[in-house]
Amino acid sequence: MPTVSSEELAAAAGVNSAKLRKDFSYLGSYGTRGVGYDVEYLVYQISRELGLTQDWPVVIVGIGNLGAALANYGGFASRGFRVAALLDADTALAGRLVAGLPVRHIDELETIVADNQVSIGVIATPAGAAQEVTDRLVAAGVTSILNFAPTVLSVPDGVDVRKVDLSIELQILAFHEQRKAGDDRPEPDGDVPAVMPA
Amino acid sequence: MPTVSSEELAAAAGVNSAKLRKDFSYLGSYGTRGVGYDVEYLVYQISRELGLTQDWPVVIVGIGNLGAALANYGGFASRGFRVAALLDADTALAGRLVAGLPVRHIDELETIVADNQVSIGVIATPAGAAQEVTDRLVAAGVTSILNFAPTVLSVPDGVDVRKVDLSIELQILAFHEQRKAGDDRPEPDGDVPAVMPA
DNA sequence: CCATCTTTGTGCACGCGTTCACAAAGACAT
DNA sequence: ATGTCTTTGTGAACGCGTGCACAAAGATGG
Repeated sequence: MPTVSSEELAAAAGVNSAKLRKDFSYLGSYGTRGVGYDVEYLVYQISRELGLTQDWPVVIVGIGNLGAALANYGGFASRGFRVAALLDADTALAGRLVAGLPVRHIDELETIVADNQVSIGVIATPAGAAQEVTDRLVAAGVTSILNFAPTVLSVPDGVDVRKVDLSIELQILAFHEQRKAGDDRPEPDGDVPAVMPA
Repeated sequence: MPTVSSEELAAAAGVNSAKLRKDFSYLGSYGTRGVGYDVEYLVYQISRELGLTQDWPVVIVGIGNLGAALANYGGFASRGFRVAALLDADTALAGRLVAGLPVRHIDELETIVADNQVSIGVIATPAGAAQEVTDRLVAAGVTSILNFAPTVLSVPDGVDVRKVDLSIELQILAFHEQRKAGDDRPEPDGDVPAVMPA
């Protein structure tokens, strides 16, 4: 039975082993004293806790470059996500295959969400269309939305929205880059604050 | 002179006004007691501190769907990022226009990085090509890398890497979704831990 | 010029999460 | 069995960030 100790895992992850053990303890007592954690069992328990063992049907709305990239993204299937449908307002796209799936018209949204019990929607439309799509998704029964469009969406209580801004990470890199350069020459007028993104 | 108080800003951002004032104070004393913060001046100071006022030339490597989506992403230009070049290993793509820029061959990487003093590279290649591209970028002088490929990159000290996993946000939504559903029926065997992603 | 009012900037206290440190548990050898 | 050794699980201490509360600063009006 292959096992790992909290010490090994902590070293690999670069965190404190006590914290790791305490975190695991919230999921239950899955370790064996003097031995460590059974790898296979631990993986299963964490997967289950994170919802990776469930099947999550999702719809992707807006099949431009980003939508197509998401549809092709390999990481989805392995984490329990199943693309139930690709939707776009452009009728010219309808029927075209993207990542092996036919693009369907946005008007099929309601039917598809209902038939597949979709609770998660991904928005990869232009900013202008995002709110309308959101409203339709919510009305159709979707309760979680991942928004790639550069707009703040308003949703009723009980609906979760997460906004992904592809440039934020770039901005964090630029911030650090500025710091690297700035270590040589002093700042133009004064203060170098102690704050910084993680 | 249009001004804004820490109280107003805090309410809009949904945070504590004291924390906001303390955060601002790290950048210097830009407020006026009894009045608030001069909006224009505050915006400028924060922009400068974040590096938004600088020009950041970047190269995007791997012009598939994701690379193309990034090249078209509007949020870049407004934050000081300038796409110096689009690179791909596929010679068939060479010369094709994406977001108004011609795709150039990966072998031009070294020249382009040197000529434009590029310090930030974006990797949107398949996982298999990511490490090699990274090595070439680093050798050419790039010191910050934004990695969209599903691989962990190894880089020498002094080089920053940020990895973007497009499915992580989806996973967080699924986690909360699971919780919503789980509030009704009890968990299969026991413990509902108190931990959760933000 | 003084009084009053508003809002900043910050010392201080509180609370929460991280880390330390160790008792308890189990494996394994003798 | 008994002892030794390893590693977990967790109570307690510590440290850091958040929020409170107020003095200082400046605006504004009489």
